[in-house]
Amino acid sequence: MGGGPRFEPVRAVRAYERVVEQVEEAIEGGDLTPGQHLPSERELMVQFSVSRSTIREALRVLQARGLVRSRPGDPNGAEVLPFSPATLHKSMTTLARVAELSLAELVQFRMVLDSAAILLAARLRTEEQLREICEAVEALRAAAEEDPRGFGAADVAVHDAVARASGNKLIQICTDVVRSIVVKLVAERIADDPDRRALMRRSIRHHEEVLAALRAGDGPLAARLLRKAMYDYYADYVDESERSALRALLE
Amino acid sequence: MGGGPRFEPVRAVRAYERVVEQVEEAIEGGDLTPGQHLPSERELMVQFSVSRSTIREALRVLQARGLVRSRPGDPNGAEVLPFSPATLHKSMTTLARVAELSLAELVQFRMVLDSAAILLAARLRTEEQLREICEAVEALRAAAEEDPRGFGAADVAVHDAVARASGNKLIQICTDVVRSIVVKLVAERIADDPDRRALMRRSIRHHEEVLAALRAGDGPLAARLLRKAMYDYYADYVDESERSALRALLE
DNA sequence: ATGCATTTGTTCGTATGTATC
DNA sequence: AGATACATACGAACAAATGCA
Repeated sequence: MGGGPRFEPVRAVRAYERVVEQVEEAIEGGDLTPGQHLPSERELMVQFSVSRSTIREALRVLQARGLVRSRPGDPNGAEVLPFSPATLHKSMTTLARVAELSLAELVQFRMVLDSAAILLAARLRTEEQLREICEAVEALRAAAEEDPRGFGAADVAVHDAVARASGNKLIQICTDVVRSIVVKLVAERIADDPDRRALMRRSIRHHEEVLAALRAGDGPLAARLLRKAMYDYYADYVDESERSALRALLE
Repeated sequence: MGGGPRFEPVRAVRAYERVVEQVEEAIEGGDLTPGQHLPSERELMVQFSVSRSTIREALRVLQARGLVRSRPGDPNGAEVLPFSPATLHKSMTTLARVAELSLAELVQFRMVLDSAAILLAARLRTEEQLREICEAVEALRAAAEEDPRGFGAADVAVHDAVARASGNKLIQICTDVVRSIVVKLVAERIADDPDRRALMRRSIRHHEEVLAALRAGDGPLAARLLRKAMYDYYADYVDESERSALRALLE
């Protein structure tokens, strides 16, 4: 074994990828901030000394990753976008389809993340955040009586307020992404439920119980109640064989 | 307000996007399964009646989403890939950078997901899975004594075995993604630690305690021990101001 | 409000290196 | 080893869209 230089295997890297890498580094490194614009495609092909097709392929990839957006005719060039969980949402949605995630797995994930959020909220919330949550629950109650169509949106608002109060952006984003996937999956079935008003009433009661525990500062209780509420809400739509996995979180 | 037709706002949709959509539907709908190949670019430009560049931009987007891969000269055309969490990993990594996720938030997320995984594993594991976990812990112990460089990989193997035993693919994937991000963030700092062997010994002890609780079927205890262990492992690398958020999970 | 110059979206043609039969 | 078909990359061109004077 000679002590010569250790060569690493090289992979052929496409021209457009090197363009993507450089732009990506500039954005993640803060040299390009949201709202700023990249040079025009023709300018970029000079700077990178590649053809326009290569530049365009690179821009498509950057766009698919949610980092930039280009509009036809814009003399300013592609715009650097502020972060949005859109690509995370997209990849998790395809994950749900392609990896064949069951509804049970998604609901279970929600039970884990949302109960963690409320546990943290119970312990770390500010007064301001508590007020926001209370108002959201109040709006939920109003929606149930006056505007049943807005019930879903009001419910989202409650959970989002709780997630924000958890103080963890990653939890907030992931709860949001998974919730929207779950909601989409069961939307029709819930809309078809003949006893929708009863479902809403029970949901309101559950929210109020959880809120009471949250105000009392009893995080574990709030988390347990939330998991139970979520189980009751979704159990009917989950295959019997998978319900036991959900019940494993109810202790 | 006339009751006329409700028009929806239209957005100009690019040609390459329509190509992407159709291919995406074919894959998610199961018409194209992993291992199969798309027609060649020249064939695709006939089928979609668009130019070569448009096809190529569409393929770049599909590649960025991890759905296909194309190699130069491949007579079979682009290959449809089996699902991999690579794109989820990518988007979460950029999320961590661009959304400025702190190490504390990432570690907190791990504490939530990994403790949920072990709670579920304690209740739903099969004998086979328990054996795999035990073997992984055994390998960890061996690595600590014989091959310290392999300690990290052995640790990953333990956590992955637990995540698999949870029975939830989404939990498994997300723990994997977030773990690799966290590990990358603290890798240098841990490698520089003068007392690495002591860290490993403590880690081993923690793993054994958690494993004991797991064998005893005490999920909540195992979860609590795991959170504590993870806190002890990472607390030093987290800003003092954010440690309280982590402690909120220790009850 | 109207052109005008510039940019993107898209097309077509061509050259080159590569993988498979 | 050669032929064939392929992906990669380049360059020129036109239409539609945009921003600005």
